Order: sequence, then C-alpha cells, then structure tokens
Amino acid sequence: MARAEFLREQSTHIVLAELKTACANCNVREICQPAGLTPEELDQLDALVDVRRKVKRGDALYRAGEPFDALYAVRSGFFKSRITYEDGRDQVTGFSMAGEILGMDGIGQDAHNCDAVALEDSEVCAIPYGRLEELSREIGSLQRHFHKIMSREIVRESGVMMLLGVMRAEERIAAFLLNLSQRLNARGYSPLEFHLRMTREEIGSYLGLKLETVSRAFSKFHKDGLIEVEQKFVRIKSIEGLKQVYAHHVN
Amino acid sequence: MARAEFLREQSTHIVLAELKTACANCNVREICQPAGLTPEELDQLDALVDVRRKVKRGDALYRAGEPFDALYAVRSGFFKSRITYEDGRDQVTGFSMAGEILGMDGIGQDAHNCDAVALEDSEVCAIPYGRLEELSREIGSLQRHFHKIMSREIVRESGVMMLLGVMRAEERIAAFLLNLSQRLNARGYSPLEFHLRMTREEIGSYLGLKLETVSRAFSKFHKDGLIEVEQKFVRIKSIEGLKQVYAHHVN
DNA sequence: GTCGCGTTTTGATATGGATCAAACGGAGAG
DNA sequence: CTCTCCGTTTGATCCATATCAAAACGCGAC
Repeated sequence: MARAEFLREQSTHIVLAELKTACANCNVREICQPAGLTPEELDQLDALVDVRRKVKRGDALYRAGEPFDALYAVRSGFFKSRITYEDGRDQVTGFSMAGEILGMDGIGQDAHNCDAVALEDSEVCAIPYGRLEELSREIGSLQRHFHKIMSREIVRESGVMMLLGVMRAEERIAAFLLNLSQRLNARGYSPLEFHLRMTREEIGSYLGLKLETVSRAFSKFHKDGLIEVEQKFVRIKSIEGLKQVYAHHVN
Repeated sequence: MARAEFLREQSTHIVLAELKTACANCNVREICQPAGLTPEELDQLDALVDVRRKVKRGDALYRAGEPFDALYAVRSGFFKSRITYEDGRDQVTGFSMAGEILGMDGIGQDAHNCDAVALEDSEVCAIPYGRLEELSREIGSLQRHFHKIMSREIVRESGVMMLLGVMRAEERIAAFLLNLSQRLNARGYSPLEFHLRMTREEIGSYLGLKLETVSRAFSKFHKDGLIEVEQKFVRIKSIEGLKQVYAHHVN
C-alpha cells in the first residue's frame, strides 16, 4: 500500500533522529563507517562528527560562495544541490538522501560551489574538514574511504553528463527513476514504491528537460503499465520495462 | 601568425620531453608541485612519479574496466576521456592538456571508468596511487593539494552539466572555446590562437551536439567577426564577443 | 469548511538542432 | 604528381522537445 510505505519511511527517519548520535549506530555509512575501524578509531570518528544540524524544508544547508569548512553526512531527509548562473538560469546538479555526503565541491576553492537546499525537514552531521584531513592521515582506511567517495562523485557526475549529452527525454526519466529506486533500495527502503521529494520542475532541471516533458513521460510510462503515479507517489510496476526504455532505442 | 604559434607550442613540448624527469623542473604543477614542499619532500615526490610513459596518437592510456593503480599527469600532448555505453553510444567527458591530471574516476571502484585516448602523441607521468596515498599521509600539503584537485574535477563536471542542461548550442560552443583559451593561457600558451586537437565530432560529443551543429556555430562566429577558423586552427578575435554569446540570451 | 496558490496534466503550436544529403578540401599513400 | 579518404561545410527537411495556454488538482491558510 502506497501511503503505508511512505509512512514507514517517515517513521524510520524519526526513529533515527531520536537515537543518540554515534557513528556506531548511525546508518550514514558512507564516511562514518569505513570497514575495518578499530573501536578506538571509531571513537575518534565519533569525536569528529559530533556537530549535528537540523535543516528545515526549503532552507539551505549552505550556499554557493560561502566559506567551506565542513562536509555533511545526511542523517535523514532529502536535499537538492543547485547551481545558479550569473544570468539567473539555474540547474539542479544532484539529489542527496540519507546516508550520502554533501559538500565535496567546496574543497577545491575553500568555498561552496552550489546551494544545498533541503526538500524536506532534514538532519545532517557536520564533518569539520580540517579534522577529517588530520584523521585520515592517521587512519589509512578512512583516507582510502574518503578518496573513494570523492571519486564516486566524479563518476556519478559523468553518468549525469551521459544522461544530458546522449539520452532522449524518456530515457533520462527512466534512468532517473531506476537510479532513485536503486539508491532507496541500498538504504533499506522499498525500491518499488516511494515518494518523490522534488517537483516535476526540479526533476526537469536535473535532467535538462522542461516540467511538461517530465509530466508527459510519467503519463506515458503509466499508459504503458510501467509505473503508477499519484502526485509525488510513485510505484514501479516493471523495473525491466523501465530498463528497456533506454536499452531499446535504435542505433 | 597562426602557424608560427602552432609551431611554438609544438617545440615547447619537445623541449619539455627532453628535460630530465624531475618534479622540480616539470611544468605539471597540479600534483607535482603543491606550494611549500621542502627540498626533501620534493625528492620524495620525484621518487613517486618516476614512471614515464609515451602514448601515441589514437592509443589509449587506459580503458574502462582496466584495473586502476595510478593517476597520470599529462606532461605533453592532449587526451580525451570517453565513456562508452552498453548500447554503443558514447560521450566524450573531457579533454586533458599538459599539466592536468587523469584517472581520478578510477579510485572509487579500483577500475577505470572511462577510456583516456591520446589526440596527439603524448607523454605522461604515472603516479602510483598507493604510494600517493602513503606520501599524502606524510606530507599534509600534498594531501590538501590532492583533495583540491579531486574537488575541482567535481566542480568542472558540474560546469559541464550546466553546459549540457541549460545552454543552447552556440552558448555551449562559445563556452567551450573560452574554456580552452583560458586553460591554454594558464599553461603559458597563447589564449587567442591555438590548434584544436579534436575533431568537430569530438567537440560535439562533449557538448551534446552533432558535428554539423558545431561546424555551423563556428561559421556563424566567423561571420560575426568573433573568430577565424581554418580547419583545426582557431584565432579568437573577440573574447568579449564570445562572452556575450551567452551573457546575451533572453529570459 | 472555503479560498487561493502552486503544482501537475494535457493540448496545440513553434522551433532549435538533428538528420539526410551532397560537395568540398587537405593530408597522406603511392 | 594524382588518388583516396576522412573531416568539414553547407543546404533542405524533419522531429523531439520547448513554449504557450488552460484546466484540474491538492494542500495549506484562514
């Protein structure tokens, strides 16, 4: 049942928020739980990420141009990253859910390169960057883990370039849904039923499409029996069907 | 004079290739020359990057899927990075010139994520990744420098997403030329006269356009007095004019 | 509950860039 | 030198998606 699943997700978030902050029982495994840390190292990690911060829906975790001094691990909630151009045009460059890391674009220039805006009330752990560098000099596995996370962000963006550069509208949207599904699954949520935290316009911005095109694609997928859509709620009826949307093109 | 400038670039490369390999006199400053290294640290760096490799035009420095074990600093020459999709479609994800670093996409999965193909006879320094990690645990400024390079790659790719997601064809091509100009300038080459190392088709692939569209934009820019084009040779007549191509759009 | 506004859907039309096509030009092979 | 091939230019036409428009829907405010 659609609504029930949505509520399950919500309540999971609430439970997490109530837990004592500690890397050992946090589900943000990306940075906080690289494999093979000794209990002692885990304590050091706890000390590192002790700053928590709540961000209300619509508020920015940080904005482009602000000085960079910390990465953020999303504990709960959902963010979009957005770059605004001089002339006012902007683009959503990514969506981040619980368990993912935000802010790596700021390291290179000591200033954030984009805005990170909460799409629902969210909570993050701030990871002071200077201390992360120090600690990763001491703990090799943490260093390796951090480098992998940065590298995967590079690869993720290459994938988006592929979306934007070579795929047609319906392919992009199928790929978007499948990606969301797969990430939710990895976090323990249902990969087949979920709520979109973002508007059609934000999806379109991310995919280089107009909101009408996104809406039409959803309608088309529904007509073809691939998904059910009810406002922000999505149920995927056929993962295979979605995959075929872009496996299927000619040439 | 166009040809003269081209020859100057060529001969600079030749001179560099003849120098004894040593970070101290290499122009690849990205990784090899972070500010503030002691002479002793510089020696350690020299030991790190002692593996040189020549890559002939058309050959791959590495290919997607190959095991990852080193980053590469381009000493001379020019590379494209390319991702090929399951269905055969591919996209150029970047161009790398002397002084830039290649291969960071491989760290996350211990395997390269794209092909790096030389667009002219080139030479690289291989930087064994394990040793780079070790050394950057010892030398804080190297660690910081390396992180900045990775972060800037993330930011660079965000910029490409912007190109692909929101700009129109002529804007993309103007931005492409300006970016090339600025990078050449940073390396000590003329920012106003240069040879394109890539075909119209490769430019198009990078920018999400067809080669005919690239060609037409070049013709249009020439007609408008912004550039002169003669095959692969480009002379920029008006940097400001190119900037206005995309400052200028309506909305 | 009703109101009002932001979001979404759907339809009609416009258009930028793709596609198809053909001719040209330069570089390398012989 | 000529021939051939690949890359490029340019023109004509097509089509996917943008744009414009309007109605329906939901949700929060009151």
